[in-house]
Amino acid sequence: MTPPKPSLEMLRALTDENVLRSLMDHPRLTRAEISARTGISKPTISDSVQRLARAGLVVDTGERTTGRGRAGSYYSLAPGLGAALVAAITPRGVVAEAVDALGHVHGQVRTALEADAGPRVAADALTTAARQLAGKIPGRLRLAVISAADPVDRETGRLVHLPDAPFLVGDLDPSAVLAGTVTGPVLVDNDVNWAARAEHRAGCARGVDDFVYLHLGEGLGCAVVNDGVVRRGHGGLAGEIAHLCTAGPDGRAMAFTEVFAVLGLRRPSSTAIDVPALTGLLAGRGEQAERVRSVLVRAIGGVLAAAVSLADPRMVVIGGEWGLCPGLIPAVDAYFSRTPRPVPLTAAVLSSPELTGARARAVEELQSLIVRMAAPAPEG
Amino acid sequence: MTPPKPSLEMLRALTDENVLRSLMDHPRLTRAEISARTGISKPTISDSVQRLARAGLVVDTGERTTGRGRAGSYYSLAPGLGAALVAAITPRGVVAEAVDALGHVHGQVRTALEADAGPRVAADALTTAARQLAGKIPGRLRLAVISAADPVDRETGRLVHLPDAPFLVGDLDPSAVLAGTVTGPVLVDNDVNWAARAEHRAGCARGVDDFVYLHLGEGLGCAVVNDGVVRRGHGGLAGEIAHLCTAGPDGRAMAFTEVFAVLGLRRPSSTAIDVPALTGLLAGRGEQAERVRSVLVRAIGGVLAAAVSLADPRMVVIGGEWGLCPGLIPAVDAYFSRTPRPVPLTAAVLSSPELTGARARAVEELQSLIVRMAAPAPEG
DNA sequence: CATTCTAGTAAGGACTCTTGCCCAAATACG
DNA sequence: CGTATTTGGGCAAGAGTCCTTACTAGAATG
Repeated sequence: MTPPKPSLEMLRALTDENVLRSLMDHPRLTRAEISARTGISKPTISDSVQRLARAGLVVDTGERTTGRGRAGSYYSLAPGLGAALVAAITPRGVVAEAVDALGHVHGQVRTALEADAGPRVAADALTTAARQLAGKIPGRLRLAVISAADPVDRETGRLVHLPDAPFLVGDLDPSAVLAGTVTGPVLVDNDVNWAARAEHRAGCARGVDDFVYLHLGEGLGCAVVNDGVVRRGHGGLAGEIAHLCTAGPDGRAMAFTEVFAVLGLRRPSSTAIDVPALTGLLAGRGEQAERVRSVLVRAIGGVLAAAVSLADPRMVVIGGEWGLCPGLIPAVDAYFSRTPRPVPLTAAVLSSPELTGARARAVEELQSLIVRMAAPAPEG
Repeated sequence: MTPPKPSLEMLRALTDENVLRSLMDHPRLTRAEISARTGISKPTISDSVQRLARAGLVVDTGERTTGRGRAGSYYSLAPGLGAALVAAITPRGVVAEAVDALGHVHGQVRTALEADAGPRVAADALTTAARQLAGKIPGRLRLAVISAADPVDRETGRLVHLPDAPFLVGDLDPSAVLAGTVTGPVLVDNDVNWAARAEHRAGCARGVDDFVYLHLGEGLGCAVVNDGVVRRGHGGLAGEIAHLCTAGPDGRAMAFTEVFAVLGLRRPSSTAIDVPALTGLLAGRGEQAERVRSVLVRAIGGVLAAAVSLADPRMVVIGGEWGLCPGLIPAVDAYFSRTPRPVPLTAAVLSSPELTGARARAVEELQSLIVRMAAPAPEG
């Protein structure tokens, strides 16, 4: 609506951004290389590098080009610009890393958690890991990107408990937990959403800007990617499909999660799905197994019908502990391809996609933070 | 990822854009007013106005300021910059307008169509209306924005027929139909999507960036607004909910459109809903009416459960011929507020929202087209 | 050692935006 | 009616950014 006000300062900031982004794509470059890469003239690049070096964002590495011609100085991003914390929290444990603006991982800490250890223990594991990582890197932890195996409130970043859905990690506020260790923003999202982003970047949905990722594990979730971005909805609860109305046994309409309750596939006195029992059934051969399979296929079909109706994806990606059980995807595909609006189904291909997705975002976020550091504060 | 290359030309283009946008918000302004409004200095504005006047985009109106001080010259957008065609096509008729870059409507043409007139007749009505409007405006019709009462293919802009869903207007390719009369792009979308955009701009969902608009009329449709934008999905068919799996009579799972077939509420030998019969039943008092109402409420509830699960809206807007029947929304609300994830329901408030929505988009698009005319072609 | 090739620098020019000042023109007021 | 006030507009000077061209420095090649 209102275009930005033109100013010479803006041009300079743009030049600096070009230089910084080049050095984020390539760890070390001479000024001539930056010039060639950006299309900006050599003198202008020299100016910018000088400015950025004075500001401490860029350093002369001391290395020189070899080969014909005069030796050029390699520049790179200053070490000490800091790193981002990436962490994935599940009821089984916490995995944490530190990544720098180049995308290099500087260390990984894995902490296993006992079953039903609870959110306090998870929080402690997270802070400990963050402190350890903070010691390993030259600068500070400037931001954190967290993947959690529970629904996440979009405003606050807290994990939330939805009725009749499992609360796997439990009541946790990563932003508060990390307040002392991480200086900047803490971004939190659902593991399924991160997984979908990872598959979109480099997995089976690469370049597909509209797809749906269905996660079938202890919890039931899905990510909706529309116009290339995971859509989280007002509260961040888009894709929480436990209560989606679908077809249960005998063609009765019921909530998705209900189907598992009726089939006796929930963990005792819990709303989480009994994955071992379910995989056992999916592998079984008896009449009973056959019946359960067909009920599940129809129930999943109902969920997919909803996803197709509301999101019109180009494809559906299926992941999760039991979603990848052999035979399940073909069975669902066979059923779904006979419905009025079939859509291709694919199996998720990445391992630990939630960490991959969160890591990519952490790098992006850290990079844009550094770019903003170069520009003087936009008035105040 | 790759920031734009800085250049002085870019600054100038930005200044010009500031000037043009100012004159799009306010029909006439002096250079001093533009300067004050944009925060750009007077000499710079004078330069830009001179440039734009030479290019024929801006003209001195000849009017002068009155009041204290020296009289200033009022400038405005040049007439003859052209207009955009806005049209809404339904099986009942075609409504077409021409709007200019200031949002002024330059004429309206309404053509009634006989029932089942078919797409050829609608196409003729559209071209005739476009030709008439083209004669009434100073410049050319530079683009068109079309609302159609059928699903629209996102790639081609053609109306498409989905299985078991009514095809109200019928096979029509607005882009081809208008090729002779409109010089620029032809944007086509579903009437429900345009209505949702209108309610988002200025209706009951103003400022709500995540909501779902449920249209209950002859056809069943819905629009999903996420992060402030209507999400159309890969093929433009997001929101086509005829086959969404929901609860029918006796709690049986079935497609949404099936429910109406079972209840005998479809028009004879058609997949369109019999709206008169339905409104009659909704107003009725007998036991039969009661039963139908409760079935409908549950069926709609199932659809809303899907929308809430997948899109997490802040609110649900209900519109359409029978969606606004007295008593329906409260009944659905009473049912839905007892489900695990209730969301506020509201009635749509705008009249002919599809035209309003399309008009707003036409103005935006025409404005950005004019802005692009000011900038020299980005290399070629 | 001369040649060739490349990185970096210096000078000059073109362009844009801003500040400050002055002028022109119209109203307000004595 | 004449003067003060107020506002739009134009001009000049200055600072800043980027680009082109030409030149220098330095390293490998022959």
